[in-house]
Amino acid sequence: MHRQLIKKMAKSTNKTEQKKQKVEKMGIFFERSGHSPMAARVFALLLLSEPPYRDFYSIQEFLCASKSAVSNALNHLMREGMVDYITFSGDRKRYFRVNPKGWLEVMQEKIRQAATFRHLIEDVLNERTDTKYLEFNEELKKVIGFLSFLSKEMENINARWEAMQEEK
Amino acid sequence: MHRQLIKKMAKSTNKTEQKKQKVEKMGIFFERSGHSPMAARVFALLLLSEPPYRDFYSIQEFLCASKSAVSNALNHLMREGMVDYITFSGDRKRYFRVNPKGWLEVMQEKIRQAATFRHLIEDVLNERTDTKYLEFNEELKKVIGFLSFLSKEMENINARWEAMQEEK
DNA sequence: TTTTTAGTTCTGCAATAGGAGAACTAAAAA
DNA sequence: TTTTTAGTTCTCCTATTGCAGAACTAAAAA
Repeated sequence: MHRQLIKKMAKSTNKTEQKKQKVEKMGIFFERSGHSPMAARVFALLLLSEPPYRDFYSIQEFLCASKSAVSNALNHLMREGMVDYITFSGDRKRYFRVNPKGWLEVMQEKIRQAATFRHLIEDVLNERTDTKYLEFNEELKKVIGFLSFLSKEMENINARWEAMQEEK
Repeated sequence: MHRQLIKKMAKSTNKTEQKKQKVEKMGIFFERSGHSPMAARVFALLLLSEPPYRDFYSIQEFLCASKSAVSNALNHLMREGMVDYITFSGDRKRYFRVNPKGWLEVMQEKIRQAATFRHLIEDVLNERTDTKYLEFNEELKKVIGFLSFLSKEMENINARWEAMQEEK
């Protein structure tokens, strides 16, 4: 397997080699948001591709990966909404690409998700009604307060953003 | 090992048993934010404890876990800032507790972290200057725009929140 | 109808993460 | 000084995750 890699590397042009390094580096960045190494690399590759879409085999070849790994990675990214695909008439292939809007929504959703800790803390407070340690409860209430605020802000953040763009 | 568990469960009172179930349920919730099962359970337990702090052995016993697992979980949570401990004079034990302020900061930091995708996308755009697919670049610029906005909002969100609390 | 294409799904292995238990350490107590 | 306490660190094992390769499938092409 190492030898295979060497072999393929030898075939790569210098330019592709540079791109591979960028993909790997950027891939590691995406891994930190919880994606598998392969999903992270696929996403990075699509971001850096010209044209900004690629067919299945081209992804597989570029990343020196198995079909199953690529298939699972793409399906994972599509389920999340970060990737989708386009087709061309007379061509049965799918051309996968980053869906920037979907990606943004995924990020927004994660922030909204954070705000749902509020409900968990509310449950905690319900369990702590008889406490002798009121200060702890008060601190938790502050956290709830902040998360409610965040929640409200996130609700209309798109509206506010668009408003700000127009007044510019 | 299963038998051990049964044995300990038999010893538990009905009330503790209920609490254990709550801790497990809440623990699974915390696992979703990337913590190990044990760290997630420790955090949940501390949230539900009366008093809201516990010594090492009490945590270990409640969770039927090994010392190493508890030690690693606590240190992990303390490094993140979600947990700290207090001490009492004439008592060498540490009493571990949730640090609500630290927890809030961790959540805020995660949101700020999301906004740093902006820099990554800027790098992508620098690689894509010669593209024939300007629309894709434009969409990426929109994502950057939003993340910059988010970034700015997060910078002063604490100030805004406090302001809002006072005017109430 | 048979063959090819564009993937998907299944099976099994390899890497990684998480936790148990024991050995260890530093400070306090006896 | 020796012993106990309150954890930490190390070694090993187990569970989970991620991926390769092969078998499979559905639709298109020949």
